[in-house]
Amino acid sequence: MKENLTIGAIARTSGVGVQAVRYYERRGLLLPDERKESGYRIYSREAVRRLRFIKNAQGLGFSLEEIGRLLRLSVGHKRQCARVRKQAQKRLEIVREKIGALQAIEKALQRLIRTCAARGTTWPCPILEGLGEQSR
Amino acid sequence: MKENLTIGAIARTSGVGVQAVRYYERRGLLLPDERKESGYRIYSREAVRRLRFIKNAQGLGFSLEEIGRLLRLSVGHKRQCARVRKQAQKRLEIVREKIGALQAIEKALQRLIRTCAARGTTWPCPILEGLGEQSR
DNA sequence: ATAAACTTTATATCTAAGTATAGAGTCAAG
DNA sequence: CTTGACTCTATACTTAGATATAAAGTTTAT
Repeated sequence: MKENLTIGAIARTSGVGVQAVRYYERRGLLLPDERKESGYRIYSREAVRRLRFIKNAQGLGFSLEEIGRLLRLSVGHKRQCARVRKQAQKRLEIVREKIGALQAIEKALQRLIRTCAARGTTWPCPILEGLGEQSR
Repeated sequence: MKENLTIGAIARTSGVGVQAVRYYERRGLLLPDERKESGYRIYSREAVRRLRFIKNAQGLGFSLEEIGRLLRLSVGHKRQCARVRKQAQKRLEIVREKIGALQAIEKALQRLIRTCAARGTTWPCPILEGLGEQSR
């Protein structure tokens, strides 16, 4: 039983849209293994793994651009682990920065809401007033 | 000395682009107080405050859509503090969710990097392997 | 054999928050 | 009075990651 993984098949098993798979191909991330005479794309199970790689990496916040770089690092006969780790570390730093920024926002919102609650439902609304302030 | 705040003036003092100010106007967030016969927009200092409001709220993660809603809540003679607080609380929850999601990503990246470091610069690269796994 | 389901390419559209450009008019200084 | 800086409108373009649509061809099931 020769496997005939069409684009619809790998899309379904990976939970992405058919259009998205073609889009990844245009971005150079996922080439079909073969084309039938009809032009239909045929994929191997390795391609499914690759597609999963793309989705997992996306889930970790990697952009398709970065994912492309990771995939290109992985194809040479010499797998360049150090560079991959560097990428992952860079991504980790960015994630940590984002967390920090969001925590600052969290604090600012908490402060606004606390002020509002302390005053009760009065006028003028301290949230709106506070947001109109000159920021330092 | 009558103030003639042109679009360039309020843009400069608020640190936004002239185009952006016009864009906010199209979005219904910031109308000029007046138009000269020439069609030039003229703003009051109140408009500068409003523009600061927009930028501050953006800094807290509010979208222009949400900011528009906040501004509309603030214009009625009866300022609806409760609704504003509700919006801010909703925003706070979203921020907290984002923080949680990013912390999960942080952990996953840390794990990948740890595995990689433990193995040294070997083959196959555990980060790339890990990213190709079926996720649960 | 035919209908349903699938695939092909190419092109357009979406979101968000703007930025860029063109062509024309206006304002202030020297 | 001219130059340069500014403004006007309208339209197009940007990023990122897709999704939607059209018009045509293919495969599979009955």
